[in-house]
Amino acid sequence: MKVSIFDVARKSGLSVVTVSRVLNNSPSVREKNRQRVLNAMKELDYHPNAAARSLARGKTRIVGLIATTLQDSFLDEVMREITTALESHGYFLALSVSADKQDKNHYLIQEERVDGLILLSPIHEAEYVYELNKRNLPFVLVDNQTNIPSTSSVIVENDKGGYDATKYLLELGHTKIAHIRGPHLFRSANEREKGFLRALREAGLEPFAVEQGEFSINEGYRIARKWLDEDRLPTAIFAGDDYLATGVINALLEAGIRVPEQVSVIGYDDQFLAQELRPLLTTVRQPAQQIAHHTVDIILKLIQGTLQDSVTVKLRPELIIRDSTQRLKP
Amino acid sequence: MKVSIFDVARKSGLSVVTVSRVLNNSPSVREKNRQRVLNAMKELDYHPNAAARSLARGKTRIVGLIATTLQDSFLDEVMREITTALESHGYFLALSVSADKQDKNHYLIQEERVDGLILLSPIHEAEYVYELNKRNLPFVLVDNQTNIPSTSSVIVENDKGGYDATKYLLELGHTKIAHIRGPHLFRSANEREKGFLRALREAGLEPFAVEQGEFSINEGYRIARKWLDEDRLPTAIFAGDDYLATGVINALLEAGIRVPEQVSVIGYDDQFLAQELRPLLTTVRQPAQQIAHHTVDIILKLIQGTLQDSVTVKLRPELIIRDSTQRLKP
DNA sequence: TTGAAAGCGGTACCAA
DNA sequence: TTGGTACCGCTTTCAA
Repeated sequence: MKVSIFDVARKSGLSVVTVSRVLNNSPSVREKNRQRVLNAMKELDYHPNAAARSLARGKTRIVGLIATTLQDSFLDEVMREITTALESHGYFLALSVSADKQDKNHYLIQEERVDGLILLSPIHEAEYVYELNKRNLPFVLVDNQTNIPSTSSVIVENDKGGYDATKYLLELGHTKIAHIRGPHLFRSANEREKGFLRALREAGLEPFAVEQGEFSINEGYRIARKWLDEDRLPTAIFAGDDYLATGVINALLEAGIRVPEQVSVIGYDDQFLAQELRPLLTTVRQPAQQIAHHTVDIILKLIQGTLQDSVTVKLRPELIIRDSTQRLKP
Repeated sequence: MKVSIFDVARKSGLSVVTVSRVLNNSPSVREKNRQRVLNAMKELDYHPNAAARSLARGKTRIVGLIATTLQDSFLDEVMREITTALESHGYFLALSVSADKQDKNHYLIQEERVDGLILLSPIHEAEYVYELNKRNLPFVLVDNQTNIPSTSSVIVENDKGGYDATKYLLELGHTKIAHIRGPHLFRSANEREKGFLRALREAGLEPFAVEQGEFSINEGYRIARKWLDEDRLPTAIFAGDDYLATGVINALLEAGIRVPEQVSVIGYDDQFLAQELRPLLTTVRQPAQQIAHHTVDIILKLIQGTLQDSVTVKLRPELIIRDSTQRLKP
């Protein structure tokens, strides 16, 4: 039933070593013999055994990716790009979407199942970092919360995103601008707020308000509702992410306030919702492709030992202007 | 650097066989020796090598799950439940979210990396089925499109969902009810429509309209916009999924039509949006937990050879009543 | 209850 | 360019 490299060797009249060479595209195989082997493989419907290869090589050629969710267009896109990039280098992605299990005993880490690990938007990365260093397992943090010394990471300049978004609202003539920031737990939330404040400061303005809430539609709704109840609205709102922005708009429209005519709203992340719900959302987009590209580059170098020091790549977000913002009417 | 089972054997003064037994919880190890081994493992920070175990056992203890997307609360939930259920049986989930690559050469299938495979909401499952049968690899289809003979699957009674949703609208007094169905490619779309039509027929009514569109907010928006432009609205709409429903509501509200006061809308799937965007959406929920439970049950039995014939499990959806529907005002 | 030895299916070093 | 052979780390007989 099972066909191994020995069967191929016998069938082709060559040795297992030669078959192995063909398998690994070694150049030192006479073309004629290569064909003989290839034919034998086809006839026998031979498929190499991953476990055996891993054991013999001491490498799995698998890179793990741990995320807490993929219910997020941004993370989903990053993940897909990473998958593609890795495959083009002969590696595979072992994806793990484990809820909150910030498990130091994650199965990908255990039992040497992967050659390296990517932590995508981790929450408590410090706990992992300790274990990974101890295990001597190469890893890269992507969109992480904390700066950890001598650890490679790929991040996006969130303060720039916050700054650009706010700057844009200012250019539209707004002066009563509010911000809804995400939880303090997230570096991104802190940095976006920082960018927001900086832009206002440069314009000599005070924020209309800075509220805080989880990254969710419900929270955005709640906060906008609060403003509505107080009968005290800004003319523009920079929301910490698209879900908050969506909740805000939902509450405003429900209350009969027109967006963007009466209030402009900017989100962050360019989730799929931003391009589907009306009014289409002005937002800040993170460069998923570039993130994936740099991440794979780093992890492979780390695995191959080509990279000595740790690297941190910072990428810039991009403002995407759609229909939820407009010039302030005098 | 690397510590193997031999090191543990030496350190504990016992043989590798005994260490292996401890590793596999074999009962035939004197408790005292078990402790000796356990201590040695701890002191050496020993971790068994997955590749070696797989090779020796001829099994990987890994089950693969192939999905085309997890950007869907329903699929996401199913995936998480499956992960948990498998782990409780000592198996791990290898997750692959590969876009459209309906790859018969999927890396999980190649090289005997998994003991079994779960295809979650596959589109062109037939192509996989052939290859998997040929490879003699156990697999289960979940929420699949096509009935394939002697193939195990877990599905939800979509016609019942469509029937229940429509029945509910009828009970609310509606008679001008429209349906927006998903693409013909999806069995779920066809079945939901069937349920819709059956309920109407029983009530002696004709559908107000049946439109078709992709499962997306934009399509729902487009179709509702069309009705608005024709100035011809139903009093109730059963949308093929929550995204379509969201698009419909978005268009109606934008046009100043109140939901549910003027038009009732029902969705399908109970996506996270259904519980966040106002009006909160009345929808039909699929039993993710049960799906996961049965799926894992089947795949494990298949792997263990306990299951002879193929099984098909059919589960029932549940109507969730929220704020987007209301009794027709006379 | 314990252990010696033979694989599991490949890769890699060294000779030829 | 080719092949013999010794592993890779663990499990599984089979005896003791």
